[in-house]
Amino acid sequence: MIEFREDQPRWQQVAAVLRQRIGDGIYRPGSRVPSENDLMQEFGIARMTAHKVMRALREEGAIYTVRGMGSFVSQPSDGSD
Amino acid sequence: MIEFREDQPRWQQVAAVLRQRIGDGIYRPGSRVPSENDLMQEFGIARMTAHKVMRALREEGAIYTVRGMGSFVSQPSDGSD
DNA sequence: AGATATTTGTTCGTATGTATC
DNA sequence: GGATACATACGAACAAATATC
Repeated sequence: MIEFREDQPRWQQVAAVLRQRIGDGIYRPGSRVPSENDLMQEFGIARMTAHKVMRALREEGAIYTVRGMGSFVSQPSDGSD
Repeated sequence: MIEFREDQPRWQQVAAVLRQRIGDGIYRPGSRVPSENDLMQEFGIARMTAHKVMRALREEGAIYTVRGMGSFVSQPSDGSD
């Protein structure tokens, strides 16, 4: 369990952790990232907070989401077009 | 987007707008009124402010609320009993 | 076809903290 | 101190999509 700082919202801190894991390749392109339920368990946060985390990552293009399925790491765009 | 006056709280001004719409039949009895999230978007207010709006309308009997569903325009009472 | 479980989407209820007036 | 207003956070409930059995 991580210890949350008080100088930043929890949802931002969790988002930063997931962003790091994606960058490190722990979560690979196309593979599923933890569900909101998983995040609740791992970080001890409420579901709406987990939802906010995923929405942030989705809006910055790091993941995409399919209802009923989960969220997945986006394919990296290499800008070759 | 409406422009808020400074002589009255925002939640009262938004409540007045919704009250007007109900009176005008834009929101009809039994039909759903905008969610708190909708009000956040339309009026550019915080969720707690939107919640305060709905509570005011609920307390005056203009609407009723079901958790997880939303709020609905009350059925008019014609006093025929 | 139906039931069940999982997962995300959305809704309201509530509490706390901060800042401003 | 109180009212207003914002953001954050947790809780609870309903809904829809997906997959499996």
